[in-house]
Amino acid sequence: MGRSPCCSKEGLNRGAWTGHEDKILTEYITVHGEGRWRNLPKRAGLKRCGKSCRLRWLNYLRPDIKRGNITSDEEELIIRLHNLLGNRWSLIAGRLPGRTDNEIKNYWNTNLGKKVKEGNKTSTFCRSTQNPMPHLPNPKLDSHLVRTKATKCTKLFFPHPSMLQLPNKSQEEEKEKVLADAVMNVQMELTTGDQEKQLSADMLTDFNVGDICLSDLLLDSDFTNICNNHQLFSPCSDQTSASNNLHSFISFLDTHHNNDF
DNA sequence: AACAGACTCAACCGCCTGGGG
DNA sequence: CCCCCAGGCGGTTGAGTCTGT
Repeated sequence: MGRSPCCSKEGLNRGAWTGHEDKILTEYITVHGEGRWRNLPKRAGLKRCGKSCRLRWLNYLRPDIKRGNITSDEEELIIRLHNLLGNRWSLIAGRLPGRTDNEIKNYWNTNLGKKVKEGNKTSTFCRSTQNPMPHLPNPKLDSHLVRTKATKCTKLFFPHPSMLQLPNKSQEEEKEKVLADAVMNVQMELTTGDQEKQLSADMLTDFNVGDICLSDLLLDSDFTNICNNHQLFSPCSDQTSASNNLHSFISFLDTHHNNDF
């Protein structure tokens, strides 16, 4: 019945790690490096399960772990990322250097979860005030479906610049429209080729980034070319303005599509 | 000072995924 | 394909600590 345990639990230590065990594990990994967790305890002389060793190292012993309280900046970032990614703690932790997924998960469960719940009641918490944009209806993304798994994407759709030259529209209105279209047309990992065919070739910008996650694309990629090629924001001459634009875009996603990514 | 309840967070559990054979 | 294994992940647990009475 059920899955067999990752290792024999007989004769193994459980519960809190002692300083001695920490020292053995740290020294072993310093010399031999991470990986091969299952065999590590035996080779290092630890009476622990391999998984336990891995967890202890990743969440506590790693030299780059940041100790201390979560700052307000980090807190805001966590909230925004959670808004975009849901309970994808490892992804969120990847954006917070020195923080672990376990730490962020605990912090969320004990602090932010409640805060956000309270905030939602008043509709003011975790909403960008710097980039207020009116809600644009979107049947595809306005559902209340909460994704619990990351969805990979290989393509992100932006309208061709020529589409921007519509008469009788202010620049701001147009910018909103373009942003809305961009969000609406994020092409989630397509399981059938049919949906993909619906897109006209000249309307599709393939970032050629492979199977990176939407979050990675939004947060990591060089946004400069995207901004300049697609006229979504003010022209970028450097990474700083591109970064500002990227944050605007994230704010936009955050504002319009709470929990839908 | 003593107790109970609330809170925190390290550790564990079991499932999922991807790679190799 | 299928199976196995290692590693990774999110949810849950429970011991220790804090706080209020």
